[in-house]
Amino acid sequence: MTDTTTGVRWLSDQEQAVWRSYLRMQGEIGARLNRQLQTTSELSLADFEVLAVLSDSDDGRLRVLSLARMLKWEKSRLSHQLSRMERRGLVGRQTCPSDARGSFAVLTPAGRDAIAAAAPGHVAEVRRLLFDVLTPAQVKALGRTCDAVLDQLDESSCG
Amino acid sequence: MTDTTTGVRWLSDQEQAVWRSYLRMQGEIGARLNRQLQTTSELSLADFEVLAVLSDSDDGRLRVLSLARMLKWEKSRLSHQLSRMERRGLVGRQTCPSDARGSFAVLTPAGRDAIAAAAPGHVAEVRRLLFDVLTPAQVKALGRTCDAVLDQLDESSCG
DNA sequence: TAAGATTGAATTCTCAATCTTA
DNA sequence: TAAGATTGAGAATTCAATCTTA
Repeated sequence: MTDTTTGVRWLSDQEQAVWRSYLRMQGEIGARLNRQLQTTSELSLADFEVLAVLSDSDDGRLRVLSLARMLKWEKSRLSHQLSRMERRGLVGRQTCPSDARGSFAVLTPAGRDAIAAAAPGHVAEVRRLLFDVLTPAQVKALGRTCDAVLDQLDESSCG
Repeated sequence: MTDTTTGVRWLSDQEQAVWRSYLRMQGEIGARLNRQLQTTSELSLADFEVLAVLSDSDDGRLRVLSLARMLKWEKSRLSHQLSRMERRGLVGRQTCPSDARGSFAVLTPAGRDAIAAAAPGHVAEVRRLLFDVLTPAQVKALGRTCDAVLDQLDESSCG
């Protein structure tokens, strides 16, 4: 397990198999959800994620930075994404009155319509690909696994 | 759970939470592994995955199509990726003697060196982000979860 | 000087079209 | 006509640089 000359703890066969399965699964789920969304609506998975978080906020409005943190996206990625979505009329931008450096991303009526229209098909696909395949216990375990990984990530970045 | 007017089986709160955690985890793991690789070697995660699969094959050589299937990548993505890697001297291409339509992707000595040099740091990062955070039972469960999802994916496409 | 955010250039990924051989 | 693979155009993502206000 540990290479005595290099000091590297290589992955066991089982870990390697799990890692490869994870990489494939992860790539395929993303690709399928993107395709499903793009063929049945005008949204990408990235569009959908942004709209979903905004929809969940009280007034469909969120500071760009907190949106970025919720999505765990780099700020430049989000900024480009918002520009593209703004061009398509899905979101708007507002300057922040209390801090003129900041800005809000705002859901437009068209953005609300778009996610409402896309949501049923998207949810069905998420179910089909993931939740319908797993037992409740597996779902619970997956959630705990993801949260454990995310906690570790937070520690190692924000301290 | 089921919306009686639309017939959509929405996600439960728990499922929704799991799904969001999964999306964040998945995005962050990919981003971190990419950054780690690119700062300590000249490879991206995509480069690494291609080199890893080729390294595992008997003679460092694989038909492009089977490589695509193992990675679960679209063939055009792989083709572009191989072109870029070929330009950098990491892989070569050979025409297939038995079927002139096909071609092989071949690991070059430079490709072998590159993955050998990058592997220890990459493995350490995979461990740090994922395996060291999880119990053996969680790792096992994650593997079964990924495999269950992948089986379903195979059925719904090739089946 | 740092924080919040945007921009531009370079890279990567996807879709559709194409090319060659079976 | 289909299978294996490549190509080009357009869209998305990243990194570094920039801009504005705190």
